[in-house]
Amino acid sequence: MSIQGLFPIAKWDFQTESILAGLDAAERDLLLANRQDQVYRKGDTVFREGTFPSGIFYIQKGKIKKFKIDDNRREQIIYVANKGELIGYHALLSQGRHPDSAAALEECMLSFIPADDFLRAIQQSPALSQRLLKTLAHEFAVLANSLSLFTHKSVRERLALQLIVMREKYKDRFEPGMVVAIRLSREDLSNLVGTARENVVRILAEFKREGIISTKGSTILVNDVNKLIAIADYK
Amino acid sequence: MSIQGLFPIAKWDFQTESILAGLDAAERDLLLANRQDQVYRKGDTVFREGTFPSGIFYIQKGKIKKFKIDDNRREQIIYVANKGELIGYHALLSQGRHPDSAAALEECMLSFIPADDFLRAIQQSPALSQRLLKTLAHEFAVLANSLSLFTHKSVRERLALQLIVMREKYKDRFEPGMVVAIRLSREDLSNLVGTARENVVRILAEFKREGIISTKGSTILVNDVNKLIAIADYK
DNA sequence: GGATAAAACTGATAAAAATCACTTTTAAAA
DNA sequence: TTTTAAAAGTGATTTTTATCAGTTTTATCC
Repeated sequence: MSIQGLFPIAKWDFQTESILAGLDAAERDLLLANRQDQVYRKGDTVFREGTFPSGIFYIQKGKIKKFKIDDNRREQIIYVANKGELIGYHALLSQGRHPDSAAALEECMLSFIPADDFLRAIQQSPALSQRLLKTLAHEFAVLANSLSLFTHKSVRERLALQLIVMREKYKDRFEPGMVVAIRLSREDLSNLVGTARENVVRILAEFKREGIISTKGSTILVNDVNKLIAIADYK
Repeated sequence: MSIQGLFPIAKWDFQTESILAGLDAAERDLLLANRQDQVYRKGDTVFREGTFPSGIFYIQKGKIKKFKIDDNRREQIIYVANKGELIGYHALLSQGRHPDSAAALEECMLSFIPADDFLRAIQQSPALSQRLLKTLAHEFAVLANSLSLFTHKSVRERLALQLIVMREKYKDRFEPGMVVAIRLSREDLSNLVGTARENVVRILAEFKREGIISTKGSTILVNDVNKLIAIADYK
């Protein structure tokens, strides 16, 4: 999905489509037959990079960050998954370990789907494997895009861009021109932008002075998306 | 495949497996029935980001760079594909446009496979879609890893790392301790590392002084991979 | 083999980002 | 409600990277 439908190309295309949405009732039932619902509190780990998977997770409620931690214990957030998305399937598909870690950004409800059920569903449902192929190809486009952004955009531009993306993820109703509240720690935000926390704080202060955002406690309120778009899109 | 089998984890895992290698003869024939062989000279474009695909390409000979160009015409190389790999399938799978461009790094021989043949082969061969799912999941791991490297490693570290990766791609025989010749312009190398050409040149000069590499014309000869590994892996 | 255009290389300088050393504010617990 | 630990915020400084303005070397075409 493009942000506000204004930008048709991949640059602004950060949303992964829901895999389950494209399946019929029978296929969904096959996949979800033995699911186990689990509550995760803010900060709880879902799975850890380098471990072998025992199944996948369907996000019933909440937001999950997918991230990698380097040798100096610095975290890079790869993607923020939202309600309706599946996570943890890459490891099962590649027959290896989890390539990233996952943790709850807020209180979440996840359905655990055992590995056997998932793999059986792929075998028996061509629709599911088609859907997965489409999703994975799209994920490639999104990540390739991120890579290009990281090397060619400044921290200020990347922060503006991530605020636009997070605004989409944190709005649950659809009202044009609405002020969206982004509840994300400065630490998480800087790990998403790929810079030090201090830089994020400083640039947020600039955005505040420029009337683009305001804050209420540590929550960020986006007042003027168009200015963020202008900053992120600067050539 | 891990570099030299020494590093089992994703950090050193940059090689995409061959998709065709896992298929049986009948499945290969199905896919390659209407292929058209084409020669590409160094620098020739194979496909361009944002265009709709008419098929995919199998690399019979040579190396192809996959890259994105930003608004300021700066290029970021996402991946270097080698002999035996398929390229251009992401757009067909996601039913959209090419997420990146592709061009020949050296004289190449490519087999063009029409879209219909590829899509029909996926429909008819569960082995092919399994294989594709595995490859795409692995590509995700590789790209997620690159993203983390770009944000947390210095230019010097990234250059050392890419020289290790390119050394693997440019060696066609297997002799332990062999000096491998990397024929890659400084421009392409800097677009791979994600920095300015001048920085690459300067750091290459350092590596030369330290006896890690030598040059013959613009070709880079890697004399001491272990020192490169030590630099790239520095914590 | 010499002309010449392109690529490689070098040094100086400017700009951006990271790091350090704090103070202030916020939110959770007692 | 008060305490207090964690998170947010600020300023100064250092380090890294980008940019500019060239010279030298390499490779290709007559």
